[in-house]
Amino acid sequence: MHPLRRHIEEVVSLEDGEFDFILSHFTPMNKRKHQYLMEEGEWITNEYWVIKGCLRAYVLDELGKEHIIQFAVEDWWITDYQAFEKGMKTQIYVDCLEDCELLCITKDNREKLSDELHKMQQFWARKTKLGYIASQNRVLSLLKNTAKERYELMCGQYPNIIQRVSKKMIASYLGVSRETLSRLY
Amino acid sequence: MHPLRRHIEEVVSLEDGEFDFILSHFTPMNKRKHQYLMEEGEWITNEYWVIKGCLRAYVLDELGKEHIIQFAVEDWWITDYQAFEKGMKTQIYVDCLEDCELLCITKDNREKLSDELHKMQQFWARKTKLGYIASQNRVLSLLKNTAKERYELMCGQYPNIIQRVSKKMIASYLGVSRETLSRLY
DNA sequence: TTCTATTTGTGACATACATCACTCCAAATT
DNA sequence: AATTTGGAGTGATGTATGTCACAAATAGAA
Repeated sequence: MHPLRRHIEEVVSLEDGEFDFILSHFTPMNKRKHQYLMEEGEWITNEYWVIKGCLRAYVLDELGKEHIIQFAVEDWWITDYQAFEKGMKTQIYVDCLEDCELLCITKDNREKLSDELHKMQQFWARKTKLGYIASQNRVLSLLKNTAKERYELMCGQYPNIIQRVSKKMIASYLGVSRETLSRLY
Repeated sequence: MHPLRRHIEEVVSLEDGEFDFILSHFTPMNKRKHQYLMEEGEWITNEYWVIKGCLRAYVLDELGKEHIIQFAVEDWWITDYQAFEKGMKTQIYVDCLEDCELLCITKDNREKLSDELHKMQQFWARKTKLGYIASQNRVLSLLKNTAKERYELMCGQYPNIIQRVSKKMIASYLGVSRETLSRLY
């Protein structure tokens, strides 16, 4: 079964025809390590689903320091939702940490697909809810846990990401310096 | 116009009959300052909309320290979405910082209403997206800004909350000690 | 009004974490 | 194979912020 179909059917069940219809709204895309999907200042019109590979979304602050908002590995979605939703220029960068196979959907196609197939609206609504909950938990973790606790929670929650990306990236995601993370043990 | 109708019509437009139908799914409720809407360990089946007043959602950590997840004033929604969505016992407390007038909707009624009136599904989907975006921005602010910067951003973003709640609460929301917040200026 | 609890400010001190500088090592690039 | 780049560890030191203690001001309750 197509990995995207498997992924969607974790939320709503599909007929063969429905899935073909869904898939026709996406464009396959391959990117090499270090290539960018988006950069600060661009208009964002695409969302990506990861078939294979690993990416990160980050912002640069005034001092040029990177802060990682999100990683994305197999089965994850990635875009700048703020820019995507509000039709703004993006303030984030998304680049590949490994060679990537992606499925790309435009904002227009996403909206069309939502209207045409109610199940997809349900699917995306569910994804958004879960994303919101996860983000709230991350806020909470930043409020109440030490750097070491946050690292351990992340090891429990995303062991595959821990193994695949550099400590520098993990540190940036956890909101701690590379050196401090290195000294935790 | 009913304040809830005004609120919903910021996203989708409604007929009179539709709004009456929507409103029939809610129960009005009054609470006094210091009363709780939910406490850790309870099953959550309600979501609340604030007609008037001010509330907070917080967690207690192992040391008994409070960490404020969210404030809610007029026109805001509040519940434990994690518990609500996943059918879990809640890990949070929600209490009133002022006397409150609320509209309460049960999970069942919310789902029924979503099914019966597609516009409400759209409405809630939009709210969830915006909540997600706001939460991601809060994560980012915790990652890249100092306590003082976070305080100033909050003053710009939620001036009415700053004026209504104690510095202790603001500190707890910002992830900083009361004393540090007090020393910022 | 009187009493009590809450809020806020502030000094003294402790600590988690950041920053800078340097090194070593492995992986990628030429 | 030689060279460059990036990842990771670690010492020395600085700083933002936390913690504890106390006092003054304010608001609520009796």
